[in-house]
Amino acid sequence: MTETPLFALLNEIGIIEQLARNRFERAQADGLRLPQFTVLNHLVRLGDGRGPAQIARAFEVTKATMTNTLQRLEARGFIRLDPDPADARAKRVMLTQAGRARREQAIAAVLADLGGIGAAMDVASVLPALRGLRQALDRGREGAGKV
Amino acid sequence: MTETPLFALLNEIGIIEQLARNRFERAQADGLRLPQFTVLNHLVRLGDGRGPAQIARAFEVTKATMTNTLQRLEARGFIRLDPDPADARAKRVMLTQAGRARREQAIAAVLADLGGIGAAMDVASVLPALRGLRQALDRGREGAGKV
DNA sequence: TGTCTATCGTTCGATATCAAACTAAATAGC
DNA sequence: GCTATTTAGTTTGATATCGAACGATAGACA
Repeated sequence: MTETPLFALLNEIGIIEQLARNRFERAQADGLRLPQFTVLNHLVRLGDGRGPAQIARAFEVTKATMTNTLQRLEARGFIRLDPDPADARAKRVMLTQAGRARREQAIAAVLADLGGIGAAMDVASVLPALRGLRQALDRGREGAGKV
Repeated sequence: MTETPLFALLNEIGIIEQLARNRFERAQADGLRLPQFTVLNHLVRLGDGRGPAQIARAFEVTKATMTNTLQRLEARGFIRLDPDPADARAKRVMLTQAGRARREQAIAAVLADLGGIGAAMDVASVLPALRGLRQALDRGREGAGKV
């Protein structure tokens, strides 16, 4: 019964995710990927100084995935990974000036590409339902809370 | 302006996609991945005998991606890749009995995991808006129609 | 104090995806 | 018919993601 309304919805969501990701990444000149941008954006909005594990939890991604993304951001000069003076296991993810500037540039590029789309649809009417769906998927997630 | 309603929506969609994919794949015993399942499902619903390029177009994925997925499905014995007698460049993707059975099993597994979620939300109220969003993203897509 | 457990971050191997480049075959245009 | 373009499928190299296993450190608790 993959014609179930829920499956139709999840199918639509999968395609939208794929299209939106491709549009974003094609709009970036230097190959900055969506995950790299989302981490930069996170650091600007919530502040830097947190550790990879905490950021991984925020994105519901494994620590291994975050290690990978952070290493690429560091190689590009967009973040630094400082040792945490209070915990010898931990690191502190610090945004650089270049990282902050690159995030601004990425936003400008994606707005130039997608800016007109939001106006055409009533986003506010679907967002609550999707938040409910996210929470339902999150509940009962095996290993929830563990990363 | 990443707090824009559209970006909030796309962010939510990205997280839902990730959660749903993980739930699906964890529910499968033998490591069958979501893309492999979606191709099996496509073959059951629309019939086999089409070529990789056409299937790639249906999923808005590159031919290279489809080559990869089809090779894995063939290695698992779930499809055959027959030559197309009418076109020496082309192949015909044929579903095997094992593939058909595996698709049924995958659906049973995912329904056992996610079956209760659909009932709790009003899917019909959000689906039209998302279809509109998908079409908006699809329009003006660079290289639209080319794969 | 000493041990057991939890957490932090990394590495490894697998799968998915894309773009780009390639070969082979079909089609269009002249 | 011949050539130029398009289409079918593959290969390669890059990034993202997961699970599993790992070493190192922190915290719990006896």
